[in-house]
Amino acid sequence: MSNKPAAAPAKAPKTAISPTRAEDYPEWYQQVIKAADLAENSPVRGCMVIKPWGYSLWENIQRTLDAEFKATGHQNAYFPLFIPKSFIEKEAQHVDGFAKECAVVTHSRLEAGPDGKLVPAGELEEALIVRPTSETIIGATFSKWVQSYRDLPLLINQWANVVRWEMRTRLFLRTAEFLWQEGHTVHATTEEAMEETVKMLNIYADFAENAMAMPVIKGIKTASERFPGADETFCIEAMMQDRKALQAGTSHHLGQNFSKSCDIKFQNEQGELQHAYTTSWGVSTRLIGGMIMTHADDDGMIVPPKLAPQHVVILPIYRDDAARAEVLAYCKSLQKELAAQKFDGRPVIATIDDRDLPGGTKSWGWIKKGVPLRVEVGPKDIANNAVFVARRDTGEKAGIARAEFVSGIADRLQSIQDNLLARAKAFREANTKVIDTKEEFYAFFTAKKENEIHGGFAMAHWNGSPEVEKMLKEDLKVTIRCIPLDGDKTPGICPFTGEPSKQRVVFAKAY
RNA sequence: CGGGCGGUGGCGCAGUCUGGCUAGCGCAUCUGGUUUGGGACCAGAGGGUCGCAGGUUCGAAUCCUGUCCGCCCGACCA
Repeated sequence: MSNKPAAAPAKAPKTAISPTRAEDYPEWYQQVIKAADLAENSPVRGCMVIKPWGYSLWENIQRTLDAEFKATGHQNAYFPLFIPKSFIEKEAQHVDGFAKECAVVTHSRLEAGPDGKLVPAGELEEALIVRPTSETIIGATFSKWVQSYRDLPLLINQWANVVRWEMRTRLFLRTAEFLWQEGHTVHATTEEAMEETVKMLNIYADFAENAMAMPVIKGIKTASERFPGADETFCIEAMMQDRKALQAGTSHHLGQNFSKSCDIKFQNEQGELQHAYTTSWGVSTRLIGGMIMTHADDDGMIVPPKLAPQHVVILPIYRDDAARAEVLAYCKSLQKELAAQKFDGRPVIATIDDRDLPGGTKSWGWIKKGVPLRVEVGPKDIANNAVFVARRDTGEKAGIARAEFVSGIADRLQSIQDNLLARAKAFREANTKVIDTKEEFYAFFTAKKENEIHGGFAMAHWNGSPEVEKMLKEDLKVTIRCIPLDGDKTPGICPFTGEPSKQRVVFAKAY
């Protein structure tokens, strides 16, 4: 027996996910992942198993972004998982940033010990680091690829896994091993490198808003939040439903830091040898965590249609074998008609769930997984040449003429996509506050009750000093998420010091 | 990495303090039947050696030591 109140109804609880977001947000997040069958913990500390439903979300993220990368002239390549320790040591700030969380390979084989257990043997001359990011190994390779200004720009991306030995992990948001893409480019001038950095930031922002329906703020990181080894770090920041910020993607202008440490030089048109300018940019499986925390509700996941592994699930309803044959035939022809329609450039994917399970069980299963549309088809619908459609995002249910449903499927999916974005935007606006005094700022970020969801994005002035950042982090666990690129750039007064401020910046608690 | 809590069939838990009958319960699973338009009902069945290793004991899920994994807090998090 649990200690929880036994008031739970004998049948279904009010919400498919327990606890609800309001009751216990972190626990809700984990329950959604479990209920939607997205991922689970593995026997390896901090590492997750991404299950088919979760992995197909990643595949759709990959497919969409990869097309964008190719369309902007990038090519995919693949570099080693292992990085010689000496490579990491080359860039001083880079070492500082990553040394503490590197997994290190020191031996090359296992031998049976006296007790029969395997022990590492064959110590390596030089230890290998499992890549936490690939600037150094790719930089070493680029130094050979780049000789002349004619070799530039060099625009490469790799889809890979990386390992960062984090002390505390959470499925999708921070795992020891995660999947990502890392773009690495080389340019002749700092201006070109900056143009690339911003271009990729914009691709990420567009992707977040258009495909994920997750509104983001584009901005620049302060020096203290910058990527180790970067001259400038750009980011997109999204607000989760607990009002905390999630850094959803980064794009770095690396200046000549890595070209110098990795010796990436080229001869310019004047015949002079000079160091190139590099960039790097990435997004990871963390985006799936962002998708969950942006859209999911107390009944489980809600998948934005553009990234949905399937758009529609068709649920046949029948009592006997005779009806079964008729209903299934109707479902199959409906599925075929839907497949002939296109949404976002892809054929509409509808599956038929003909498992021998009670209707409610099946329905709830798909609700928890977050399929955008559920369609119930029974003898009554067939008689009316109709379908009974339920929207996951709004919960709306209605009988619709079959032809109308089929021909309007793209519009209907787009309407869900639009609604999710609008809803997320409205939530962010409702929890973003312009703040001009220290008192109000501290009140904003202080919970009135324990575990209460509070705070949000505070748009406040800042004198530019790391001391203020440090104070707010220590006092409130609040950090500057970014100096926004768009919006209000009016100078003002820093509420913490009374000193001048160039513009308002985004303060929030962060993941 | 420090502090706290936890690990018992697929999932959620009871049992552990006060060692001792064949380790229970709910859900899920399987079979048969009745059902079926939002998480069905009845009957029956299968499945665990209690995270792992060692120790104490006539006897260990229960006590001790170590260790692994998870959750929360802290530090850390490009």
